Parts: sequence; C-alpha cells; structure tokens
Amino acid sequence: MTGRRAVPAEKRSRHPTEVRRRQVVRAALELISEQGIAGVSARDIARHAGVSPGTITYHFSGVREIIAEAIALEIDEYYTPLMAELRTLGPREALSRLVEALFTPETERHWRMWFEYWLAGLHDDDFVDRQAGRYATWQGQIRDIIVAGQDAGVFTSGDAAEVAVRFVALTDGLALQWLRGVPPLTGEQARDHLRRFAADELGA
Amino acid sequence: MTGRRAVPAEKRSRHPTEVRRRQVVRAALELISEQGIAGVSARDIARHAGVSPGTITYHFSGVREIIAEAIALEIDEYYTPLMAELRTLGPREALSRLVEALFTPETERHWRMWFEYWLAGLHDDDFVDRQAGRYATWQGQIRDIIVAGQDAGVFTSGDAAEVAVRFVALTDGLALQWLRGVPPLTGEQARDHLRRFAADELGA
Amino acid sequence: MTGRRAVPAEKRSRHPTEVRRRQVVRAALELISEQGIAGVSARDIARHAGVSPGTITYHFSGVREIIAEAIALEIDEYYTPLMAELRTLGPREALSRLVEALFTPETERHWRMWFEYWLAGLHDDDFVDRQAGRYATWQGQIRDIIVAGQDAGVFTSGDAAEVAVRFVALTDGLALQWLRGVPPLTGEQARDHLRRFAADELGA
Amino acid sequence: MTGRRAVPAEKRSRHPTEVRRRQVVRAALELISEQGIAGVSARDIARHAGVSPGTITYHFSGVREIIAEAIALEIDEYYTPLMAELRTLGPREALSRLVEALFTPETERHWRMWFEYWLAGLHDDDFVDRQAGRYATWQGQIRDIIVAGQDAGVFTSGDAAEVAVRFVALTDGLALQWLRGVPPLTGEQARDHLRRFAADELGA
DNA sequence: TATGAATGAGAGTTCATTCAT
DNA sequence: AATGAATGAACTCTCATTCAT
Repeated sequence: MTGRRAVPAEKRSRHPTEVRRRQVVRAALELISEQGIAGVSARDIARHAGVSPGTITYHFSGVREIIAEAIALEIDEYYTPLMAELRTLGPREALSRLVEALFTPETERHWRMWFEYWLAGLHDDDFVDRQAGRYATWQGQIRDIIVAGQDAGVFTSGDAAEVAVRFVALTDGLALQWLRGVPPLTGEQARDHLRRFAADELGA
Repeated sequence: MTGRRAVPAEKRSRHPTEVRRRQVVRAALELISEQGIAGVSARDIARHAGVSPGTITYHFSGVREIIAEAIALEIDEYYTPLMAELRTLGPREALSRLVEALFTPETERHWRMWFEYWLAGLHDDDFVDRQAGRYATWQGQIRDIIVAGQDAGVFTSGDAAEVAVRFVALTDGLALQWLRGVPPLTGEQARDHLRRFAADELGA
Repeated sequence: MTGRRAVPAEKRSRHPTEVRRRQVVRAALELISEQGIAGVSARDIARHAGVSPGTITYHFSGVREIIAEAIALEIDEYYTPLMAELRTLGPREALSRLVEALFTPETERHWRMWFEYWLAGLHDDDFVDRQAGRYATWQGQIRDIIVAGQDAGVFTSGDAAEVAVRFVALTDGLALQWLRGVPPLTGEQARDHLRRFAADELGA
Repeated sequence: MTGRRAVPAEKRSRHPTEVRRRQVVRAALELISEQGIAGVSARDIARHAGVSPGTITYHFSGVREIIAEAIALEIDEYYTPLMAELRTLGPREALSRLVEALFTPETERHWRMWFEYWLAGLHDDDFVDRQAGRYATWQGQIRDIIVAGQDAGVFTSGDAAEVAVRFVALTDGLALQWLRGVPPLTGEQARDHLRRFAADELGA
C-alpha cells in the first residue's frame, strides 16, 4: 500500500476528451508552478487531477505534451485578457497599465512558468517553436503600443522595435531578480525601474 | 557480507583526489551545458569522464555536489579573469570592455549554465545561498565601476546601485533573447542595446 | 521528463493488489527461510515471485515492508491454528499437544524465521515493537494453560508466569540446538527435554 | 570529499602481520557488537581500525575471515578466563559462580555476538564448523562440572549430559529474553531462573 | 473512455575487492 | 607492509509508459 492511488473523486466518470484534457492540464499547471517541470511526474499529475495514470496517456501522447499545454494555458490566461484590456486604452495608459500588471503577487506563478518553459526550450526542440511564437507576439504587442504612442506624439520618436527589445529584456531581467528575491527586489521597485526606463526612452 | 567480487579491469590510472575531482567536474560541466542539469546523470558523467560510477561516488558525496562544483567552476572561470582585467582599467574603459566581453560565442556556455543555475535555485534550497552570493558579487562589481565613474566625473550622477540593478537586469534579459535566437538577436545587437542603455543612463 | 519507454512484455497477468501482495510475501517467505533476511534482495523476491521489480515497489513501500509481512505471515500461520486447537483441549492435553507440535520438520522454517526476526530486532527498531507483542502473546498463552491446569488441580501449584518464562526460554534454547544440529539434537530429544521439564515443574 | 578516509593515526606504520590482524579484528569486534554483522562493512572496519581498506585485504582473505576471527576473539575472551576460574573451584561453587557470571552488563556484548554468530551459521557454512566446536566445548564443560558434582555426591544423580543440554538451552533462552528486554527480564531474574532450575535438577 | 496493475530501463548509491604506487 | 584510488556488479527505488480488463 504505497498511497499512490488517485483520489477517487467520482469513480470512473466519462468525459469528452477535451474536458479530460483540460482537467489534466490544469492539474499539471498547478504542480509545475510549485515544483518546476523537473519536479513533476506523470503519476503526480494523474493523482492531482484525480484520474488514473492510464487516463493520462490515453488522452495525451506523453508527459511532454501535457507540460507544453500547461504552459500554453498559463500564458494564454495571463496575456489574453491583459492584451485585450490594453487594446482598449490609449498608448500612454496602455503602457502604464502594463507596468502595473507586472510583478504582482498573482503573476508570480506566471513568471516561474515562463522561465521554466524558456529553459526547457534550451534543451528540448519541441518547445522551441511554440516559445518563439509567443515571444514574438509579446514583443510585437509592446512594439505596437510604442508605435501608436509615437504616432500620437505622446512618446519620443525612435526605433520602436529596438525599444521593445530593451523593454522586454529589462522586464525579463527584473523578473529574474524579483522572483529569486536575493538580493531583494520588490515588485514595486521592479515597476519603478520599468517606469524609469520608459521615461528615459519614451519620455513617458 | 554480500559476496561481491571485482573482475579484472582493463586499464586503471591513479590520481590524487583533486585531480580526479577536476576531471569529473570538467566532464560534468560539458554535459550540463549541452543537456541541462536535468539531463545529466551520474552515469553519464562517469562515462564522459572515462571513469567508473564507483569513482564518482568515491570522490564526491553525490551528483548534486558535482553539479554545484561544475557551476561554480564555470562561473569562476568566466568572471575571475574578466573582473581582474576590469580592475586594471578606468571606469569608462572598464564598462566598455565589460560590454564587449558579453554575448560572445565563447560565453554562450556560461550563460546557459547561469540560467540552469538560476532555475535550479528556484526549487532547490541547496543552490539558493551560493547563487545569492554570486549574484550580489556580480551586481556589486558593476555598481563599483559606476561609482568610480561618477566620482571621476565621467559618468552622469545618479543612484549607482539602481543603475546597476537595471544594467544587470537588461544584460540577463538580452542574454535570454540572444541565447534563444528567436526572434533573432545577435551578440553585436545585444551589445548595442547595452551601449545605448549606458549612454542614456550614464552619459557614457 | 527522462524519456523512458517500455518495451513490449512477453506476458502479463493482472491481479488485485491483495492477491499480488500475498504472492510476493509468500515468495519472500521462502527466500528468507532459505537465505536469511540479510541474504534476500528486492530483485530476488521479484524473480522468485515471477514479477518485475517495478511490481514489487508498486505494491509495497519497500523491501522492509515485505520482510515484515513475510514474518508476520509465517508466525500467524504457525500459531493461529495451533492456539485455536489448544483452546479446545483441557490443560494437560493442551500442554502435551503443544510439546508434540514443537520441533517437527514442518516447523523448522518457522523457527528459522523466528530467530531471523528476533535478531533483526536487535539492530532495527522497526521490528522491536511487533516482536514484543508476539512474544508477549506466546508467553501469555502458555501461562494461561498453566494457570488453567493449576486451577483444575492437574498441575503443581507455583508461580505460573515464572514457569512460563522458563518454559519459553527452554523451548527457544532447545530450538537453537535443534536447528543448528551440532551437537545433534533431534526433535524427539528436544521434546523429551520439554516433557521432563514439565514433569519437574508442573508434575505433568 | 566523502569523509571516508581512515583517521591517519600514525601515518603508514609498519607492523608484523599478527599485530595488524589483531588491530583490525578488535575494531571489527566493536562494530559488530554495536551494529550487527549485517551492519558492518569492510570500509567501516578499516576506518575504525585506523587503517586503509587495502590493508584489510592484504592481511585477510576477506571480510568474512575478519568477522569469524572477531567472534572467536570475543568468545575466547569471555570463556577462557571464566572456565579457568571454574576449574579452580569445587562443583557446587563452580556452578554458583557460573550463574553469577551470566547476564551481567559486561556480558551483554558477548551474548549479542553469540546470537549474531549463531544466525550467521544458519546460512553460511564457513561458520558452522567453528560454531559446532565452541558449542560442544561450552556444553561439555558444564557437563563436566555436573559429573564432578555427582561424583562428589553434592548433586543429584542423573544423566549429566542431558542436564547440561537443558542448562545450556535454558541459559540461551533466558539470554534472548534478557537481551530483548520485552517483556522485561532483568539479569537477576534470569539468574534466579537458572538457580531454580539447578535446584530442581541437581538438588544444588 | 477509463482504469490501475504491470513493466523494465535507468536513476543514485554502496561496497568488497583489486592493484598501481 | 601499506596505501587509497579505482572498479563494476548489485543494491533499492522511481517512473513514463503499456495493456488486460
């Protein structure tokens, strides 16, 4: 009796594939953000999702697929509403709102997952392509805000794409320091650094 | 009392512990930079170093110790000579030389290791303290260069520690983009971004 | 994330956990009685039970658990029916029947296991508690027979608990000589020694 | 650095084989009585003896030989002086002195070793012959005391060899209870049981 | 669709023994 | 005589995956 059984939430319920997939991916997401990609096993995911190991491999080609989907889910849930909101705002307000949305306690999980994902991509080609697309999107949306601001005359002119590269790089780098917490960098300090950067580079 | 016996080996070389340890750590370093921390096993390291598994655990308390030493070795080999060189230069030249030393092909392995290390620290307390020390050192040395430059009147005045935080963050973030290569960011472009940052923030 | 894959097995039978556990414990029991606790490995047990090593750790928390269960099984299979039988007899017949049941060829394995168990308890606290309980039960049941006999006037009066201590000690000590076989002590001789003891101490 | 080095008591001292053997056997004896035969490794013995593992196998054919010698040493150190003393006494005093020498705190180690030895002999033919000899000697010496007492008219007549068998068995069995301590049996209680036995069987 | 028992390769580690020094 | 680095088989345990039910 090794206690490896799944919690029999509701014995042998049948669901369409999509429902089961979401259930499993959601469980994986929680585990990855707590323990990292290297720290979760297929069994863990199954148990946490309340299904059997067999169900996992029935619906997925392997753990790798689950992890990829979990990260995709996480990223989509973070960016999709944020970006939708930003599109309703003017450039200045959009930039300001974006900075406020970064480094908040609720986004910590997101950043952990992002770096897990990024690093997995270093050694695992399966992840690289998806990663590239997401990164390009993220950077592109920031560039668009900058361009809009420059067109509207509220941001200093300059190469918007290049400023976006620096903005994203600075954000990532600040997240690394904020997440690790040593030397301590609070979310508010991290946001101040970004505001300072925006003021210098865009006059915002 | 388990009646084990050794079968004649084919060849066998003897070395003092320190020599073997270096050999093994060097082998581990190569594997980690290629496959990541999660991708190397004690057996892999032994095979790559040309020794038996027993030799590994004879000289080390476990794989973890080897990995920690490999990363320490990598970081020391990168920073120690660079920092020694920078100390011989004036602030303006030091900053310029530092930027030139970043994002070069030879340093790619270093950056991979650095991020592996960072990630390991997220979920593994053994790594956190060492990491914190190294991070503080690195950031502190950059701050010192900035302070020296401000004292010499060659850099714009401002909060040196804060500028150092941003400089380090930007460097890490650019390294992430440079390493991934998608969207493409060359080493020279990455350096240009840093130079632009230095010009804006320090008037350098 | 280690990319393991299973290769098609040749045959595979499915059983409920309890069935497999019994099968494995039974296999362990045979091995322990032949080779001793120190001489059996998880692999041995798996092979002997006709299952894979993974099956062993799927159903048990570790070898220790298997060994503990094997010994418990052995002891229960020996004592439970014997004690049930004795309870149906009068004191004089019970004592007589008990002596006849000792040192028979079928009980050799039992005694080997008992001493394995006992000795394991010297260095392994996990075993001590269970051992203590079993020993107390065994001694207590003998004492109860003596008390019943004294109450019925068929045994000489005296401190029943103390006689039980000596009876059990003599039994254990005779078993040690009988099992080892050097100097030779047959089962019948051992039983005669016990009968002689009973006659002296209880007038039985 | 695994801390497996021997304490370099006095670097590379040279001794005749016999001196080194004794040193190693003595170290083994201490370890076995603390941790049991199964719990000591060749390395442990080497470290505890302050010599290198190589020295161990230079002087001995293997760990098994060391263990056998350690037990022989223990038994000799216990019995030789005791038996020498008993030979100087009359039968009644000899028996009385023998009982007093049993189950004392100083003899606990001896009994542990004795049972370790006994168990090892069950599965290991190397031990059986030596064991048999020692057991025969021990039992024979007790028989001789009884015979002497019967000849002198101080002990009841009867089959001395058989009484010796029972005496030794009872002693072993009491030692098992005394060593385990559950249910509690003090040394003095154990000796009382033996005295009671001697009174019943020998009129002593 | 779902289960969960079963698999076996491979993980880190231990250890008696060998052998170059 | 003595060392201690080196060996490699065997240890327990983990785990992604398979497959009979």
